[in-house]
Amino acid sequence: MSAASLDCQDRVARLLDQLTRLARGLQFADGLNPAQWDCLRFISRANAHSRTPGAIATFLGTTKGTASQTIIALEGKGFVRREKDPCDRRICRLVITDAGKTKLENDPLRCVRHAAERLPHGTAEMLADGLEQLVCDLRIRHGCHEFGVCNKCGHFIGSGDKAKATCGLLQESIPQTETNRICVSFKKREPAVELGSD
Amino acid sequence: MSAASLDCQDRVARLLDQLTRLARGLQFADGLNPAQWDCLRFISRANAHSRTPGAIATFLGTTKGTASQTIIALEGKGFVRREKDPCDRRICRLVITDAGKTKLENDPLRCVRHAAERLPHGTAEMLADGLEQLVCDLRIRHGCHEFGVCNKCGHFIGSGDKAKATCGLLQESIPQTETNRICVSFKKREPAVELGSD
DNA sequence: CCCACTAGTATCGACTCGAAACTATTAAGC
DNA sequence: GCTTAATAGTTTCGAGTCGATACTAGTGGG
Repeated sequence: MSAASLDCQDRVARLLDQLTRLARGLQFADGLNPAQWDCLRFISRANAHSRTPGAIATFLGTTKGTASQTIIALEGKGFVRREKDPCDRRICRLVITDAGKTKLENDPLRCVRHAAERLPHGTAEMLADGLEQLVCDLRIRHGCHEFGVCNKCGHFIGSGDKAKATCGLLQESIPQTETNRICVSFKKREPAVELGSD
Repeated sequence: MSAASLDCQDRVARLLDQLTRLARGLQFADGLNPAQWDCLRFISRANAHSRTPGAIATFLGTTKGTASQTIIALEGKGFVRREKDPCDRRICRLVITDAGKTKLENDPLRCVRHAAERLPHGTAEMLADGLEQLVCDLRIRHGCHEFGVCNKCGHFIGSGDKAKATCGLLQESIPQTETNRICVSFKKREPAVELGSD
């Protein structure tokens, strides 16, 4: 409410503005552009169900047409490969090539992580908490979907046997290598309620 | 160093990634795109010396050609006007029109500020401090210039009489309305040193 | 078998992006 | 004063984003 506190909220907004510009600038690197880096990065972190053009469009907040174009560009540069799904031939699975994996090792956004590592002890925690609140607030107010990994998802059915995880939505078992990957169908897990009033 | 602390640095990086995407998405609004909003926003905050195509390119980290194109788009939409400098006819001064001012009142990034205002007491301060360190680190490592306002600039020569501020670089007096505006020629003010060893 | 639905692609026009070539205009050297 | 260099902007190019719209192909229900 005070002038000083108003000032600091302004600082947050302007620093984020700077950071956004900085991060964007960094991503015009190595022959790719920000959209292509975003796409490549997502494919590398997504579960099998989400490594498709449609899922990429949903995650990146764009349209299927745009996503398709970006994929074509990445394919042309040899960083991504298309594979038809044998079960449902409408679906196109995206696979990162070896060249793509090598490329990702030089992800220009890696330096943001390194900068976070150089922050003093405790600062990174506070920063992460503050950012989380900010992101959460913005997401709610702008109706943006939240994405998360399988093993924290409301559809995840885990058993004592770690090797036998299942997705309640797709009715499919989830390989252990996939449980820690991002899914476009992520649903926030409800806190266990005993007395629900529908 | 621990796994937990590694996790939180990862959180910072990913939250910033999300925030960047969110902010970018918000800026495809109202008939403008992110580059155009950035440009309009900068012109409204820059001092007279910096309201030129070249300065915009420097500040936004792009080329003069690209900045020129963005200005043409804004001019076509009636938010910006060009004026030839009478002293140096190479220079083109940019002026925001009334329509441009109205437009800026609905700046989509305003909501980031509002989100910051809704943070609990103290969180915004910590967030701003953490972000500042991060931005500073990234700027140094990537050779990006820092921009600031006249009255905090190393070239600023203020006197007891507030109305008589001067810019040591341009050898020009600075009107009072301009002292709080961004300048592309900003130079970090050296802490007063008495015994300098050159 | 038809029809609705879904996944993805193709095409359009407006625009960004960097790079490079270009036009004015000013300043500096002789 | 005249040439030359530097500066401020613009133009043009090709690749690519972006949303919108129309399209193809495969799936599944009635």
